[in-house]
Amino acid sequence: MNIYDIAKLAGVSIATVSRVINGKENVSEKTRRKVERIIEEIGYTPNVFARGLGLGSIQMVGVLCTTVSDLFYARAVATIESELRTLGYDVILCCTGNDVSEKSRYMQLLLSKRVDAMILVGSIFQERTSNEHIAQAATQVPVILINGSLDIPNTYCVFCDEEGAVYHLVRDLAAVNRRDILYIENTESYSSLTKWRGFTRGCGDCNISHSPALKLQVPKDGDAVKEKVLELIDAGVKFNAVVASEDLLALGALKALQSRGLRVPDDVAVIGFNDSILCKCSSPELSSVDNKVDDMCRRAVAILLELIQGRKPPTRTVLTPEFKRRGSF
Amino acid sequence: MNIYDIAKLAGVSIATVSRVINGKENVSEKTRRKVERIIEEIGYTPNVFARGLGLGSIQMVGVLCTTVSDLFYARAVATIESELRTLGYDVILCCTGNDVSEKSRYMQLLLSKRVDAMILVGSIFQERTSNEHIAQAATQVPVILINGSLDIPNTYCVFCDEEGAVYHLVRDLAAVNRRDILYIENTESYSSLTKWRGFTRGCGDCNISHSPALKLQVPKDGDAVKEKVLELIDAGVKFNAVVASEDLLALGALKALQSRGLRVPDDVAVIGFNDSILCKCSSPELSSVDNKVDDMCRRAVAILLELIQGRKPPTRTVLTPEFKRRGSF
DNA sequence: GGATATAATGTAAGGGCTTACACCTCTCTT
DNA sequence: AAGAGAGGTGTAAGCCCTTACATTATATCC
Repeated sequence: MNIYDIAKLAGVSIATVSRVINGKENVSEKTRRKVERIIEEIGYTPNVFARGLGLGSIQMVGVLCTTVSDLFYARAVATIESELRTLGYDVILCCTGNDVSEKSRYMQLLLSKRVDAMILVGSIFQERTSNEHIAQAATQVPVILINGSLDIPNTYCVFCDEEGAVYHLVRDLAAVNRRDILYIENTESYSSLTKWRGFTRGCGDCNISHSPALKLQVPKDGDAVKEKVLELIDAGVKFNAVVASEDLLALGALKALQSRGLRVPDDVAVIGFNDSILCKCSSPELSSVDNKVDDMCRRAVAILLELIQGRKPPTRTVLTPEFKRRGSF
Repeated sequence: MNIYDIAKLAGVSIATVSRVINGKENVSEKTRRKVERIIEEIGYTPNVFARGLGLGSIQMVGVLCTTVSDLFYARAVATIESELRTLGYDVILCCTGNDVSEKSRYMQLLLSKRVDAMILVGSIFQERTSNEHIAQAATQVPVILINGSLDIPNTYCVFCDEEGAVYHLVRDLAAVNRRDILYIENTESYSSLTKWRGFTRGCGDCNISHSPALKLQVPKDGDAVKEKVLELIDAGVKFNAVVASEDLLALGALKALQSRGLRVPDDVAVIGFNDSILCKCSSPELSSVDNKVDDMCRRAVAILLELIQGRKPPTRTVLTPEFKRRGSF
């Protein structure tokens, strides 16, 4: 069942049918209705391939992230999907996992599917070795990176000033004399770098000489963190604040502290990152830095829209994170 | 840059280039290598549309769910994506939200994109009013429903015996004299029905006359649940166990209990559903029913594979859930 | 009423691939 | 040495649309 069949049944030419389908001008009301009725009756759906061939676009955007089973990415993908949907775009989801080498393969795949754009979510994409693949992809379609920064032509990035957020966190902690800060970061996340930079800068400005013993690098696993923090406590390492690069890690630390009878926030303040739903699961609830996932995603899609409309959106968009004060600090 | 360009550069015909691209027989090793080198050099990617036009398939599967920002769906989508990826399929993600009427629109959309199959995640899809749309879609491509059951031709479903799980939960609780069970369910979830059936059956078999006051229907929101449970406690309603249709709800109840000085599990046992990462966030950690998301998804994709290979997989696959005992019961 | 502007419709040329079929070039057989 | 068979390659039709351009119908004006 193709456009010729419809044309024949309606007694018009395929051009007219095509016009009706695409809501173009220059079709009489009468003809339009007739064609529409027949399409409805037959249950005809235009073939995307033929359409794509003609138009060169299939109204799809590739969204890459490491995994949607992570809260942060899940929320990002959800927002992106819904925003793109309103623009009439479908989302092709690509979860690359942590394997850097896979990324280029996925991008190639998306390119071959002729997506209209690619949205990369997560700092993993700013990691060096994949830059050339991104650059190559960017020559063909717009590439937008969320939560990371990149300096490649035809590439746009939207991120949040995490460095500043952590910097201020340190200052705020120091201001109330919490100067022994345990810093916990996720070994698998490249965005930890930015945060760490903010941390050391904060320490510098506050004359805190941060001991290497107070930097913990762990995989993203609540139990693993708990273990490590317990070890630390039991080894007699003292600290009165914890800053973690992700809520899950902060939560692990919180549990470790509580299981050793330390009070949060009285004895130790605990601060997480991402302002995820996990924050509300503990008691006290977890204070966390809201890095504005939804805003970032909306901005990203807005940029996409501007590009589609042929305008020139800014290459970098920096958002300001917001500290969400709850019970743990 | 198309197949003709490659053909010209390689000094062969387009048919040969096509053969090389598709790994067909009857190409001399020498020619193959030459063409491959040129493709590599140029960075040529075949146009999917043209290809799809010829083949009728684009190696994509539509995945529908309400939202990936929900832990359960996120995990499901993650697993489906990765499984499909290994089969060489891309995932088009469609998040319908809770709006039932939207579902048919999305399915139509997917159909028009010529997906090779559709995977529906969540019991919302077994809701009556959309049955006809599913039936219509199923005439064109295989439809697989995860975590729900459906009786429509060309439709396959994979779900978990939630009714049985809740039934056994009630029996287990009754066996240790926890007979005053607060049942909390999500108003937005259709799968609550199945669970409730298990619950009442369990009550019946254990001679528990369950008071309507002990059934709470709430939206999916930890704070809202907490409020409701607090009201209940403050109103003097007594119970020594809580069964919730989702972990998040159980967690809300747990917090309410603890904030009123009730001990978990000593005074009140709390049991959640889905065995999500939330279970490990509270203390005590939340006991929960693992409804085997990953297994369901893997099965679903396996069914898809069988269908592709022209075999006849079973129409219904029922998995057995597993109670994950932690600190709250 | 006839010229002219405008709206409605049709024709045909792509767009880039797959593949059936035709063709050519060997090698091997007898 | 001629014929058969196989392997390698090319030609061209077909997949189903979109759209520039050509054509025809209708409306408008003096």
